[in-house]
Amino acid sequence: MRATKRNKLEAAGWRVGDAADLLDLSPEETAFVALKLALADHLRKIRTQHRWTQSAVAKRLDSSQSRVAKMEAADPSVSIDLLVRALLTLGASRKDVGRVIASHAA
Amino acid sequence: MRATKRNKLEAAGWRVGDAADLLDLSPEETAFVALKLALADHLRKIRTQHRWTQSAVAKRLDSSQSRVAKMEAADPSVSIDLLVRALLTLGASRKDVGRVIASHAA
DNA sequence: TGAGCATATGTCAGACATGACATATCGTCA
DNA sequence: TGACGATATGTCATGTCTGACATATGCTCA
Repeated sequence: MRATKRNKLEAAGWRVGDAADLLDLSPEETAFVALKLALADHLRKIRTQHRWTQSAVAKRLDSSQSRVAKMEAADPSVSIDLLVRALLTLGASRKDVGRVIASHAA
Repeated sequence: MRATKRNKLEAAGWRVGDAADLLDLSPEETAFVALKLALADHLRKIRTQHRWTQSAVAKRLDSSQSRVAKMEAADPSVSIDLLVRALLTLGASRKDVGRVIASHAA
């Protein structure tokens, strides 16, 4: 996906379910964004279930609070690599990651 | 994973199933490498099933033959983002990607 | 053997991701 | 209301990824 399009997404304050409807995303781009959001949502889910703060998670990941916030927001500056590493570090299995990606969560 | 460790992996000519046994990988690192290899293997599978050359795939991906070769080899210079984008562009669905990641292929 | 195509490997400039910091916004409790 | 903890947003230097190129290796067929 080109940065210009990702920025358009950001500007629109998009959420899953309306991005593809409102913007000119190709099927691959739509799938890519959905996949990234699924990982981001799961990361937040794991964190909140454990009642951890973003700062606490940042410490575990050797990262910063601001980056954790961006991970959970599926910010364009966050790679899938980073999200996957984060999930694995927080205890998710490869199978968990696969399930999260394949699932059709909103 | 640190670059030094990834380079060690490369140097050893590793394959799934023996990396963690021979090298000092943490569980997360092992899962991460396995996940990446699963994607890389699937990419090659899709390509060969269609009887496409790496150059033909490169054209579809707006990339180069050498990078496609590196993708299929799960080279350290290849990100999961790139692999996922490639699979989606070649027609795989988000669900396919999730299944590939979750599956326990050798 | 050697020509020809496919794949692998090494390298690099430019593009992009990362952690960190500063600062803004939100929520809640006194 | 204001103070405080948590989360969000903007920016930047440094490091990593990317496509491209050159070149090497592998494979098949005549």
